[in-house]
Amino acid sequence: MISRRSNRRSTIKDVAHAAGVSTQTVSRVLNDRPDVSPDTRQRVKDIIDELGYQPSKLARSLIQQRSYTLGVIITGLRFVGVSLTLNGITEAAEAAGYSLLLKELPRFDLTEVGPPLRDLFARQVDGILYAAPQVGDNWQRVQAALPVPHLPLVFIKGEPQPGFTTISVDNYAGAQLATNHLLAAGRRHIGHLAGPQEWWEARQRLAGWQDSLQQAGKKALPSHWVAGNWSSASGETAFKQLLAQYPEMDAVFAANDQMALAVLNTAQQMGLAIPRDLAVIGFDNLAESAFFNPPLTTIKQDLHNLGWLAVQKLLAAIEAGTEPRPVDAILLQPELIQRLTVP
Amino acid sequence: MISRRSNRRSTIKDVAHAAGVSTQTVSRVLNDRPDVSPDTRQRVKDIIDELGYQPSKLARSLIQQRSYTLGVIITGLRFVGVSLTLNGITEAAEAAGYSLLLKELPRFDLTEVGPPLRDLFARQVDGILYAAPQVGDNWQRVQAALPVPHLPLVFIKGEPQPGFTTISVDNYAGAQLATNHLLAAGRRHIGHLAGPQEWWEARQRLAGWQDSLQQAGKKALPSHWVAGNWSSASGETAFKQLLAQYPEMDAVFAANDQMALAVLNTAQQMGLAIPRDLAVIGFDNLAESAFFNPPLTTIKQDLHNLGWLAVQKLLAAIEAGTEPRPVDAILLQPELIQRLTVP
DNA sequence: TTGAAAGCGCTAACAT
DNA sequence: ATGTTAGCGCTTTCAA
Repeated sequence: MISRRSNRRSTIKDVAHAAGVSTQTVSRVLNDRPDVSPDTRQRVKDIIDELGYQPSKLARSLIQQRSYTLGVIITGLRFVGVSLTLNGITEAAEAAGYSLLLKELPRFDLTEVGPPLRDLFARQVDGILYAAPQVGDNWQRVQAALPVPHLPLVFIKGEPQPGFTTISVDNYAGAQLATNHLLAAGRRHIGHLAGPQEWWEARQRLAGWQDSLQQAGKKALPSHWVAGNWSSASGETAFKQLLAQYPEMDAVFAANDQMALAVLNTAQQMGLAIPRDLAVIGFDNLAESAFFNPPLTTIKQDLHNLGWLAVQKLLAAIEAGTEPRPVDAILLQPELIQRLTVP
Repeated sequence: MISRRSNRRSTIKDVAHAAGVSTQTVSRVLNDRPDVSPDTRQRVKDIIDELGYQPSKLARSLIQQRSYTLGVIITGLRFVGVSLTLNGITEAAEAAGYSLLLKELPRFDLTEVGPPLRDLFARQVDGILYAAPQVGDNWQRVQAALPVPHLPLVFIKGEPQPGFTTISVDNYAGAQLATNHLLAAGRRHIGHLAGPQEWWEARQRLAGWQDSLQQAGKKALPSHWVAGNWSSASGETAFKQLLAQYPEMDAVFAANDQMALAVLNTAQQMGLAIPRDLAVIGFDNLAESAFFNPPLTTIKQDLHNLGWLAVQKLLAAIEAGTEPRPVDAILLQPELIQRLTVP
């Protein structure tokens, strides 16, 4: 009897030899081609099971010049939002029969995008999802570093780019949703706890807040907003500074839920009642935000769907091959979730 | 002049031809072999730059039977803890020059572990990190489904397995830390909001709570604990039930911070003062827990380090080759973080 | 110091 | 219905 599952992995030759056929015939069985006689097919299949044979996708990728692998470049996995997007990506890729090669950049502001990009290319991924948010000019650098001009690539979370599909949440509209809601609740002094301004998303949210105020005939002075770095810890510091330079403030729009959490905590510690003295609204709608104290009113963005859609778009670009590639600029609409931090 | 960066990716042959040498010589340059004359080397390097040539790692992996790729099987990316571990994994793998092939299982209780495992094997990963926690008999199924008996594999977050390296946080010790702290604070009726009991981790935490109580001469009755599913939403339901069946309860040890957050929220909504009427302690130490209201006392586990260490162990197993493989059962010690939910 | 030949594991194109 | 030949892009082995 043939030793089932030896230490060396078995190859198509082993199977062919054991079945007394050519490797070509084994290949035909593997790929479910019609032109194999029923009993040969069965005999080959039996041998395959017996040997525990798994065809090498490496070899197949090499000859077909198609790896059924997508590269994902991401950063900030320790933040919840990012992993939600990744979750949507894995789900969609899996469903389409693609595997994922994952690269996490060590820092948000990393300008050295060349190495991870080249490594993905060297491993012959069929396409790339650039899910590291647009910070500074990093997206331009990516485009400059592309080893082949028309490698299928989708950018996630940033502004439209000529020649590439981009997909983002409409941060500007979300910020307007938030600000208008505060305005409608009768608040007159609405401050903004912004994200780091090198981030496109953070700048969009700031702009939405500013424009909403201006459209309501109110001023959005530089002293009415302070930037944090998305973390709760930075939110605490920034909020204290904001309150100091804008004492009449009666509402805060925080650029994410983590910073909003810090506002809740810090304000209450200072004796401010929420929402009576200070209304608060966040951005993200984390699963936990409904359990904050009080439950947080926020802007919901569907990050999971963002990742899922990005994969669909990338696959479409891959299928298109050398045809003029479909380019798109998708903007997902966020949604207001009303809870108790706004009266 | 040679067209820099054409649409087709250039190969070693293109370089060889353009440089007027054999592919062998190009290969030697690529691998920094000494036996190439300085000016040949320079000429080849120039051509490589000019063509934007990137050697195919697919082809190299095929011939070397070594892909410098690790497979990662994970689940529950939408929970914070998991992505922290993944963060540690990407960091360590990147530093060691390995790439990561990521598979997320659709459900925790998935019994069908064969397909993802086989796919990783088919892509010739050098080793596998099984980071989907031990639920039911899933780890046994993994071992049974291994296509090759001695594929290097490290299990993350579960109990020691003969023949494999495992690495986990000491959940039992952590639960004792929590319970003893509550006991030391003078609480006499300590309930437990447990995790789902199919999870090894959840059972360990339950056992630690039980044993601590018994060692203190107290009873841990079945009515003194209720299981949730790790989410805040489940925590709310479970806490209400727990309070109903254990009304004299004056302290809760929650199996994770998300459920602890729900306890904070629900209890205060019911008019209970924390920690006066009810002391609360969590497990995880999320970055946000310090900003809960009140700030949460909890047991800190270093999930990032867990992932990082798992990679080191896996690489050691890979390096060992056919030598008797080093097997280890690592248990990381958690730590008590004192904040305000325990007096 | 360089090159020619062989082959990693598979499939495409052509035979028969 | 099956086999033969060639080749994907690279490295190994051997020869010069």
